[in-house]
Amino acid sequence: MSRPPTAPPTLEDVARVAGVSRATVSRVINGTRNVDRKIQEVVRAAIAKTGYAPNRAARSLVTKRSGTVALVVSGAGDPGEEDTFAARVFSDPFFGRVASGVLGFLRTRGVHPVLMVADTEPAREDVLSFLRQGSADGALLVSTHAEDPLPARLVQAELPAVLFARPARPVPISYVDLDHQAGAKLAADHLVHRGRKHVVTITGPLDVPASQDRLTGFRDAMARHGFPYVPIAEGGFTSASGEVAMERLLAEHPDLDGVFAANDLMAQGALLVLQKHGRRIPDDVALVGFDDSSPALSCRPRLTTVRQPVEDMAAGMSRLLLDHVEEPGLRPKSVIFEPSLVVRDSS
Amino acid sequence: MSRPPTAPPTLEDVARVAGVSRATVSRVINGTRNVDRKIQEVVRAAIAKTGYAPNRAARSLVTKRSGTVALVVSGAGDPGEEDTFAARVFSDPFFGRVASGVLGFLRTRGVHPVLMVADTEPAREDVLSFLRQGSADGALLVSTHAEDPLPARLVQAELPAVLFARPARPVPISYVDLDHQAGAKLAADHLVHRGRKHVVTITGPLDVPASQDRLTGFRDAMARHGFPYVPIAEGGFTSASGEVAMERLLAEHPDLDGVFAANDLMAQGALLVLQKHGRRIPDDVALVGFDDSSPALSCRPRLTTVRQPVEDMAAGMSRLLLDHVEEPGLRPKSVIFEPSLVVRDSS
DNA sequence: CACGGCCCGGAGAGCGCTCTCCCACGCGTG
DNA sequence: CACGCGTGGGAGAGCGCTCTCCGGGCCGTG
Repeated sequence: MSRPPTAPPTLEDVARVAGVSRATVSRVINGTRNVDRKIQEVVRAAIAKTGYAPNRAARSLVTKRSGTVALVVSGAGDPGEEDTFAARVFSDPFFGRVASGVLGFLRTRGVHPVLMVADTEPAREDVLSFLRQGSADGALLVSTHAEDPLPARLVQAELPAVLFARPARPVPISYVDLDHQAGAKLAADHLVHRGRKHVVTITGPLDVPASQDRLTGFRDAMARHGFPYVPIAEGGFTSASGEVAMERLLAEHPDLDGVFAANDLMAQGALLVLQKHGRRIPDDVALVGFDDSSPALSCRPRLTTVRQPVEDMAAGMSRLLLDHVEEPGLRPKSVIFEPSLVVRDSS
Repeated sequence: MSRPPTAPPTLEDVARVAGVSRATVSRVINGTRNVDRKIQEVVRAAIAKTGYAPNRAARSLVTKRSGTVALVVSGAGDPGEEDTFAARVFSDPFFGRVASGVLGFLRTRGVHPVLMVADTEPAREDVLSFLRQGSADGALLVSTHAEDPLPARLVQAELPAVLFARPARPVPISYVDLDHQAGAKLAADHLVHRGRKHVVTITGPLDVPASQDRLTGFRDAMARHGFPYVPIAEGGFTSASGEVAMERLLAEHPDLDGVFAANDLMAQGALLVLQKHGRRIPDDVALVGFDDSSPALSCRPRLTTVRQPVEDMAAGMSRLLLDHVEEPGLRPKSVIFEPSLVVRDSS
């Protein structure tokens, strides 16, 4: 009567319809305690009749849980170009796989991810205050550059957070990662096995741990095969940077017959350059990428590549975060995933 | 004293430190009413000193606003393959551009998007109850298939929602869209202008309005140029479907010299097939795509394509939604964006 | 038959905010 | 000097939940 008919039903309304107390309805909904069979049914009927949906704000106010986590993509915004960073990262199929893995796991736990970008200082502040406000219970952080200050600040604020990939500088924080060295070894073994004698590699940005690991893993494996020297060119994980790197390597080492690119996007760029120079793939030059992302399939020939189980890793990251949310004192953990080689047509 | 030191500071704490009432602190934070200069400063100092961050749950409980919206990707989950849909859509660069545009606009308004996938009935229920619970103030809906029941249900539940693209069956709901016919006309004019006489087109799924519009726009424009008949093959907006379609068209019309593909992914597939058959692009066959997404640039030759201002459209969609959130009674509106032709090397 | 324990429902406090209402004060006006 | 009015701060209700505490009924045991 005092409540306008447009207002959504509350627990109180359901209780009145069911003829029980608010507490009982709450217990039925949350399964907190035993409730008599019959009363349960009456309550459920009342819920259905009223079309009741529990108010999340009210619930989190008392439980101190929001049921959401922040999915943060952090990186350096090119100063002056406002939205470039977000555009770049979201169109990277790699991020899509992360999102998909995160969502796949969280949905089984009734938790929802809030998308955030932390490319500028205000944006980082926004992430921090979002968490401090209790709008999200924790953060999943996908960082794209080495000097990201966010992990340290999250730790300092004692906010639950998990990283995708080991931080560049040591921070006591949980993360999931790939055994990059093992992945690079897979690529090296494969190229040698294919009889390649003049192998080069295009690395990722060398301030990123993953790039370093892939490089050292590759070099070590090649050395073990009797190739102590592997020419390198540093790229930036983009297709264009792969092209530049390939051009340079080709100029300096015209007799190369094998290329390991530290991701598929760069491999794709390298492929274009090699073909432009008349090299046949895989006959003249064998090419191996890394990630097994969609460019690997849309290339011709399709790319042999080191598969990173990104979806599984993202799911693992999510699980780790929820553990931390549930048990605040938990020590940082890391989970390392194993790569595998997907042999296609480029090698 | 009764409050453990780990608990975050509340308005009450700030008020005590500042020596004013809770109401005054609230007024300073929200700028609701005039507050004496000096008191404002005292309050701000107290906020800084305590490290106070307003609790969102408490605030939304009374304001009935969550400050978040749902960014929903809806489509048909292939039954049996649980996570395939999410994986597919998130690795589509198109979605990345949408996300980027949405985020770019929302961040200026202090609103955060929650990522949701509605590919199954339980998932759709989840979206609906998420909104009914007040966890999000409205929904941004990117629908990938024609028979999506979600728009109608959102309207029925009187929940604020805006679609990306006109719904397949008429529903009184706001949306942003592209003038697809104009875009297709751009492509047709261009191909004719390049002197092509035997032009074919690869369409998108024909139950989707966008595909229909691109097809009719293309046909109309070609007819106006004196080509009443344009052979077509229906694709599914994927690279692989573009390959299949191109193979068929090539078999049926070996003399074709121009192709309009209804998106870049299919154009990319078509390109591969054309090259496999020894056709030179653009000399033998001119190829035009649609979207101007990243595949358009990673192809060789790079694709001439109809540019869709996806980021702007996504921003417009977000603005429309916030309008609806602020003014519940608002009538559905639509905003149509203009495409442009980006001429590159494939035509 | 008395009593302790268990099971299950109700009452009510309180989570951290916003916002309405009230009141004190200072000023201008008749 | 009485009064009205505007300005700005305080008190307190209440948003919709959860959860602790209490109490009544029913059992088993000595």
